[in-house]
Amino acid sequence: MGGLSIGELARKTGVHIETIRYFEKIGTLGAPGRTAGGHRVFDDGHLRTLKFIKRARELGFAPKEVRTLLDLGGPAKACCDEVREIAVHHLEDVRRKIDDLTRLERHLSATVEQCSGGHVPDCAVIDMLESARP
Amino acid sequence: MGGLSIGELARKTGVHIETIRYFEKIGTLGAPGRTAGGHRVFDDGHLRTLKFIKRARELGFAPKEVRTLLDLGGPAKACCDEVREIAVHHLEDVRRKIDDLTRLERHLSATVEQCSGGHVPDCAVIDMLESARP
DNA sequence: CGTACTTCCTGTAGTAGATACAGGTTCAAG
DNA sequence: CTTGAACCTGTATCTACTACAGGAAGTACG
Repeated sequence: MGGLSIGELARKTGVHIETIRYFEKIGTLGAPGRTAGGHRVFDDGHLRTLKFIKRARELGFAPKEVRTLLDLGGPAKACCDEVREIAVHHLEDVRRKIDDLTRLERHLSATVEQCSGGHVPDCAVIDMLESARP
Repeated sequence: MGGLSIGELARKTGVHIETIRYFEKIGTLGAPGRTAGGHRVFDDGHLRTLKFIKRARELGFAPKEVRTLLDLGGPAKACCDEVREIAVHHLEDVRRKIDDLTRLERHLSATVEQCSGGHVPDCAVIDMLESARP
């Protein structure tokens, strides 16, 4: 049924062809089937895994964490404990990042507003970056 | 007066010695003076610039953006307009990231809580990552 | 002044995580 | 059965660092 060429997989996931081959090479994505002529044939499992990888990366999981998650979620479902540890660790990271970014957002938007006033005292953005940490 | 060795500069900024030399090589940080024997001697300007770079990177500005900011904030102060553009662009990025991370935070904390319940239906974290985007 | 010890020098190589390209093969449509 | 798109492997390039080797410079102490 749904055999996918690498190009189709790339289009469906938004992941570059070269990156898909790279993921295969380093073992992040399992080796697909092949046609008689050697072209890769992916199945729905590959599609799901690749979407998983992409999503996890977008959400800020490090490549190594993604690989671990894939291993843990894989056939040998040792699962929960280790997965939970990674997730908790990542959750702490995420909270820290949200805090930092929220501070930055306030700072940046205030600064940009000043800048747009038009009179340009010097450059609020540069000043902001030069000043000590909040 | 306050001439700094590369080691002192590294200690004061928390930037690795090798990274400082790297920044010099690629032009991000201006070339410092030298002793008769060839050791680098940095001044307060270098210290300020390096702190600026570090802070901007911590705040999520991309290396290229940092270089541009340095150029714009530098001797030729074309400044504001372009700086503002970068800052606004970055602000949009930051807001998007905050949104994404907030969603993730909710999702992740709910998931982890479920997981710690003990009964382990399958693995909530993995399920979460496999599900479609929120 | 000499010796010992730390710090610094250059240059090269390695790392992760992709991304790009060269040169050739396979597939699919007309 | 030809032609053009898509795909193949393998190697090279990229960014942003980090690490190391082998040697020279700086400094503190007696």
